[in-house]
Amino acid sequence: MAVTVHDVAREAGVSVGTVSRFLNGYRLREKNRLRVERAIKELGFKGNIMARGLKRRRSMTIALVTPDFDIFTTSITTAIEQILEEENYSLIICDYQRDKEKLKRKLLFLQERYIDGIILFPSNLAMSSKAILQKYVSQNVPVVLVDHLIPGVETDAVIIDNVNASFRAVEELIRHNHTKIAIISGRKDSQVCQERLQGYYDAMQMYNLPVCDAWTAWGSFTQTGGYRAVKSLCAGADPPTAIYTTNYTMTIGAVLALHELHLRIPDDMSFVGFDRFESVEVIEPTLTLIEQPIGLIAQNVAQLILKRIRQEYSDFATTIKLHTNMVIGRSVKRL
Amino acid sequence: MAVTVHDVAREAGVSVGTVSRFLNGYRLREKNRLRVERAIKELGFKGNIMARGLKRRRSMTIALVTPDFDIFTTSITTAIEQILEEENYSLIICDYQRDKEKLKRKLLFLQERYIDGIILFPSNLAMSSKAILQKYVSQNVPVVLVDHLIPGVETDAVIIDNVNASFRAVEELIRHNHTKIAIISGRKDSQVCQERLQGYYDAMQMYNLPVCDAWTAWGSFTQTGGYRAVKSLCAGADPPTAIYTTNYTMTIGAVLALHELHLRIPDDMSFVGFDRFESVEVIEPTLTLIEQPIGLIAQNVAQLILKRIRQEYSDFATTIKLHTNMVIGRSVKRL
DNA sequence: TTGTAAGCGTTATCAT
DNA sequence: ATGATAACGCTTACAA
Repeated sequence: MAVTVHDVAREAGVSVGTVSRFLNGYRLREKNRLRVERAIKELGFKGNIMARGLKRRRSMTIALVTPDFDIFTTSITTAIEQILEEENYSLIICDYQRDKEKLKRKLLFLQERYIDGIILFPSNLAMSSKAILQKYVSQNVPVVLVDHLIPGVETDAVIIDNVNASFRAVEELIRHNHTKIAIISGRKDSQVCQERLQGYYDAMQMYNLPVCDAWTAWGSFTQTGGYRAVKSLCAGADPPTAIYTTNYTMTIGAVLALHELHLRIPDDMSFVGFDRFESVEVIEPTLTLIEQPIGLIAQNVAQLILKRIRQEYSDFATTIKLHTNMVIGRSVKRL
Repeated sequence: MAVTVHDVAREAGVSVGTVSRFLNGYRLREKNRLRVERAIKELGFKGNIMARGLKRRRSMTIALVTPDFDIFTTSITTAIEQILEEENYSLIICDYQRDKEKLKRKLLFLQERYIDGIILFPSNLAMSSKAILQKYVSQNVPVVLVDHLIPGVETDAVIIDNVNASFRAVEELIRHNHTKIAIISGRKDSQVCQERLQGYYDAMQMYNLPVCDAWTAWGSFTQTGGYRAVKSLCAGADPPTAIYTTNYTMTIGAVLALHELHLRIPDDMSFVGFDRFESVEVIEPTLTLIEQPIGLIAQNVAQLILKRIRQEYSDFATTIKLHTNMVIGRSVKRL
């Protein structure tokens, strides 16, 4: 069987209380400290997290709930995992596969697991899980939302300034004298999309440019979607001179489509992309794009939830809105 | 505070033992069963997984340890998570970021968490963690390896018939009269790569075709790597007429590079890719490719580890080798 | 500073 | 089939 505090106590010639106090960072008499340390090493004592959790009401486990594991959510997830591991927390993952019911089921499932906190990528589907989320909050289980808010749920969140990001992307095109600018948006029902679209509208309006319905394409955030959107944009009667895509996979899809159409970036089509992952670097010419601060998002999420768990915060819900970078490449041509 | 078995017992007018037995599927007298069921529902009893785990020595948690979360490992991971959730298991993730030391650290970290089982994508870096893995096995913590074996570690594994997969891919090209066939391999130190390379050699030899060193390129399994490999292959003195890439990201990178070089598939270059994820479908013409059975891998891994945890198996380690599919597209030209 | 002992919420043993 | 009770391994008053 596994080594327990009792074994350590016996070996070190002290009581279990002393061992436990040592483990929890209290000061022992020098002599005892050394004996306990030696006994722990000698016996290979590991501790039993379940016994500990039972007593302290802490499972040292945080759940991350997401509609999918695409490159964006996955990057954030792994970055969070690295940080949490340093603090001795484990990360349980739950993919609700963009399914409202599954989300609800997963959140209920987690209730039985005495999770110390929940990190949730809500997408637009979380509305119907408001009740259970509020239950978590009222039971003092911290919930941190990522990338997306849930109207009416007062809890911490880390989001991106999407409107501003889009505004700058489009402004960059406008500054290069583009007027016929198309946007490839994601899903109509997504808040993030609406915001990115809003930034586009804002920029167009600010510069008194007409917005043509035909220049708003929907790519459902997928590579295929981005690909198809470009094909249909370019097949239109009055094709745009510039395309702005609003997430990573659509960016790749769009580039593939432009390649196939033998439209060169930026000579035949100017282009601003979204998200900067390793894979985008390969594209020639280097793309001008909006870069989301993945590392910062992860850091803020991790810190926020750890602080909440450790009750180092006021009761007020905090929303952290992070700014994006614009990376200038060679994909925008001056007209 | 949370509702306990004691509360339920009191409410139902039975003893805690009866409640516990009910929870564990033993038969009660009809009348008691109904009362317990009613009390559970009424009080909203959830159970405390830590107390249960402490007593039963089961955490209902499985760890998945992987060198990265690329689309391949992520797809398998999420598929496994779906299956495990149905059996009430949670999945803890550990990304060791292709770092030998981190792998060791993570495995040690997990020791303190009373994980019920470990799913490990070993890559070539797990050799140095042999000792700790063997410790897990000897402590009856099931370990299931995925995609890759570890010489000298006797434990269950689910792998792919890589040699055969490559053989068929290359044979497909040979049957279309290609003789100058290049392979874009991953990392020299990877077992999976060696096997995929072996299949290529086998096919070339079987058909008495010369293997030219210049036609073996290394793309380190990345998109950038695949991209660069194509560029250098095509810049050579005697460029190949066909390229076979050995994983997904390199496939995408290679296609991008071919696009840039204005080499058309299959007219200017025949092409066989690897892995079939949503995103590949967008490429025109549809690629002939090797498809790994992601769902099957996940199912086998999940079943294997659950059976081990439930001790429904003999003591012999099982290695399940799965076959790939070849999906025929329009990317191979008959010469 | 340390030892003792009472829990934490279960399950499992042993009577009944 | 059920009830009483002793674990499981830890933390934490409370005393000393």
